[in-house]
Amino acid sequence: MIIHDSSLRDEAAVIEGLRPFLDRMDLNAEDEKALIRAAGGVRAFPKSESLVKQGRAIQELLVLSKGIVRSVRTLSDGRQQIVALYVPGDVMGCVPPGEYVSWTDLTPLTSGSLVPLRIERVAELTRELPAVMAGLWRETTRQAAIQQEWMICLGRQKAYERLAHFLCEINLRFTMAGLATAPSFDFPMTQGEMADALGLSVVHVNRVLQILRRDGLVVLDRGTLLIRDWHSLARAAEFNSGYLRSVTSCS
Amino acid sequence: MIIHDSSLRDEAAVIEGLRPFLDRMDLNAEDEKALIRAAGGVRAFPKSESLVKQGRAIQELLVLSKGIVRSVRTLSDGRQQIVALYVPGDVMGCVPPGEYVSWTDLTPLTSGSLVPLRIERVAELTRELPAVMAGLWRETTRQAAIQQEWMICLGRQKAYERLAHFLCEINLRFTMAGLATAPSFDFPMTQGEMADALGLSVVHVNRVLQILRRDGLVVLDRGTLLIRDWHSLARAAEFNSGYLRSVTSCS
DNA sequence: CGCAACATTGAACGGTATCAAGTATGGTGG
DNA sequence: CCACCATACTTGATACCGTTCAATGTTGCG
Repeated sequence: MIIHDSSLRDEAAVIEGLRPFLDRMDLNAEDEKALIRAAGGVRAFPKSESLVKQGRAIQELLVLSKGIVRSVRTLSDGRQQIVALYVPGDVMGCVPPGEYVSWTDLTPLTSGSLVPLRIERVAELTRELPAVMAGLWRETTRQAAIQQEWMICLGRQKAYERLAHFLCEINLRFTMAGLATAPSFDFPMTQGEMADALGLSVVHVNRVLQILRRDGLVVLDRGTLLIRDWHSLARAAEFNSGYLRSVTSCS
Repeated sequence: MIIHDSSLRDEAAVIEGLRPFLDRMDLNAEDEKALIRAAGGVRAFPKSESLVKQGRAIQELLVLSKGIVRSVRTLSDGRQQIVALYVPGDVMGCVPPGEYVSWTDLTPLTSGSLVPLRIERVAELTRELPAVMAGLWRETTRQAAIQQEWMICLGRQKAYERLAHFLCEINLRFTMAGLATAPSFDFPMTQGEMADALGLSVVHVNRVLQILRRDGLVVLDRGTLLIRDWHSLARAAEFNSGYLRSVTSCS
């Protein structure tokens, strides 16, 4: 009885944890159930410990269900570059089943929880259910599109534009993930972490943030981000949200 | 008779054009044939005209069979960032069938040829042949891994390291594509184009190339690249080739 | 309360950009 | 075959964006 109860609870938690991810996958009820069965429970993680280490083989697909996680590469002299930010619903490092090694660390920005999908189970599913494979492939593509936008940002935009762009993207992605419902919302990233995402120094991030505030575009204060003038922000960043729309949600 | 002959020649050309791509896809003979049937012939292109324009919907998957192509984003004030380089065997902008818009231009660095796969035919194939979808998904992943490496380069490496890293990657990818068989090989990129890939100015690329030469690492002269000291080059770039290995070729 | 992490500020430095020539190089038409 | 032109490469001078170093202020938390 107790076992039965607990497994029921577990199932419900898994479904709840996977919800934003499943919505994005756009599956029929049956495929969705199969995917849920592949889940290995809900795993909570603290802010302090890294989920995957640079150089490790990937054994499972990690679906983020709560919290915010970064994917970061550390160079030999300590320089760091954040190459991705994950919000609930994202698959952290979405790759096809096979022999993969992660070339980045996966470290939380906040505590949270995730739902692991064992790679062998995913392999079965993708072999048998085309819709599941298609969904995961789209997810890979979505993240690649975001990366591409970051590349342009890092390569050719100035600090001011970069920060503006970054905050635009954060605002939209947080909104889509249900983390931001008003122009003002919780944003748990330090200036140092932003610096590592934007390829800037902490000091400069601080200064540019002040200029953005002085210009009346955004206010970032003690973990709360307030978008004062979305339009100007997007213009400054030359931000076009198209790349964030997934295939399914467009059309 | 003539029609028959010409269609035969065509088929052979398509197969030849797709060869490096097919090898990477790792399919059985039957799936391979199906994929070949989805091809819409071989299309030659000159150096001058862009293959896909920024903002255009994607109607076909373009498999590069000869030449070198860049994927580039142009900002409103003319700044450009190259976000990808394609060599023969690469699918240029590998996305799952669906409503996609390209956010970059696809422009050749050299004349060449490609084999288009109509998106509806690809949709059928991927629905019916899991191995085809898996192969394409892996291709997307491969390119995303390369992009990620470029991001780190752009965000946290100095000009010297960036160029070193870029040349390392070029050397390996050209070798894998059969474009480089010796330490010295044809490299048809101007310093201006490299600048756009690396997020630097032409002038600075020029200077850093001279320093690389003075240090005895590489010589780039009139379209010929000579790797003099691979080991030092890779060390300077903190280059780890792992990200270029596809799943299948590793193991 | 006191510590640790984060944010802010100033000064000086440095890597890269920009501007402005000038020099190959290669292709083209006469 | 040469004059010409366009493109790419090279070089120097100068300016600026962003870094680094160093110090101080602030906040939250055990």
